[in-house]
Amino acid sequence: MVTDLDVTIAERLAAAGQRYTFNRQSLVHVLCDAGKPLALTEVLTADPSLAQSSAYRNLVVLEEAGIVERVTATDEFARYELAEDLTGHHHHLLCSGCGAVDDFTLPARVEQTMEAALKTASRKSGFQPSHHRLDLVGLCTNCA
Amino acid sequence: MVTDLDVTIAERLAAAGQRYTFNRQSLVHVLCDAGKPLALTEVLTADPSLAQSSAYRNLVVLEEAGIVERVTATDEFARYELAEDLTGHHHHLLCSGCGAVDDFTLPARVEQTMEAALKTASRKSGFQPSHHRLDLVGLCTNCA
DNA sequence: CTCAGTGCAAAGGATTTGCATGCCG
DNA sequence: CGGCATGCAAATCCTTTGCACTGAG
Repeated sequence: MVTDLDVTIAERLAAAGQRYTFNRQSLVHVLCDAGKPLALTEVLTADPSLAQSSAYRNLVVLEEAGIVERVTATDEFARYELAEDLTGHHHHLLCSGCGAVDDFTLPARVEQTMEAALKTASRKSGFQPSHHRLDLVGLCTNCA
Repeated sequence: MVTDLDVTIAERLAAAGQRYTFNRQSLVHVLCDAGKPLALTEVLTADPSLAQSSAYRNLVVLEEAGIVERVTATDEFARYELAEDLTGHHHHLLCSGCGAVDDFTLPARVEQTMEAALKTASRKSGFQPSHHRLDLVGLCTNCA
């Protein structure tokens, strides 16, 4: 199935001089269906027809085209999800028990307060902020 | 030199059934002097008498005793710093250029607003929060 | 026909572990 | 003395890369 999302992504890849191949579509669909960041093993389990090395390579391409983002959790695995400008700004629940990651959002008002405070705080140190990363660490329902 | 910090740490290790050996003291002092999270290679550079494998092992011991925390940045290296209850609650500036990490703090009022919002947001999903992790991603003065 | 994409297998690199030795309690 | 700590070297495991092959344009 080809959705609006696929069209947007195809355009973005084209702009980066890349094609939206079948494997890349598979990756995007797996990530889209998951609705949360997935480790590579989870991606491969969701679609066993994908080859490990090609999946890694394509995720790099998709990341460089601004379509997926690599997220770092509490364990050693890199995880991938669709970029925020495709899914909306959100945050992560990190389970310190099993390493699982899930998404959640905050009220816009809180985001604004935080943004303002962050800007003020970073200005002092000469740091040039591009975005923030707010995660909640704890135990998921399985591990609690 | 033995400080109040060392005494606190010695007690905490003893409570965990561990000794505060010379190597562990070296690790703590390196992390304390740095004032920001260090990758293992940086630790070893700061004190070349430390052996790599022992440093890793001791960092695990110190982490389990609640004395150091493992920090995950934008690159692939694990970084270590003294636990927040020894140094105070703070956040991290993550440089997306070179991977460097530095500390910064936010006004207490902002922290409270955020804490409240996070508690509300996580309650919905049955997630059991223990603490939050707020990082600012951008470019450090060297990479800008 | 050309060149990017693919998949297998091998390499790379941070971290972990096995094992013999040394040292504290 | 007994057992944990140490450090060297080898093993692990996620990730990346080399290379030959396939398929799209």
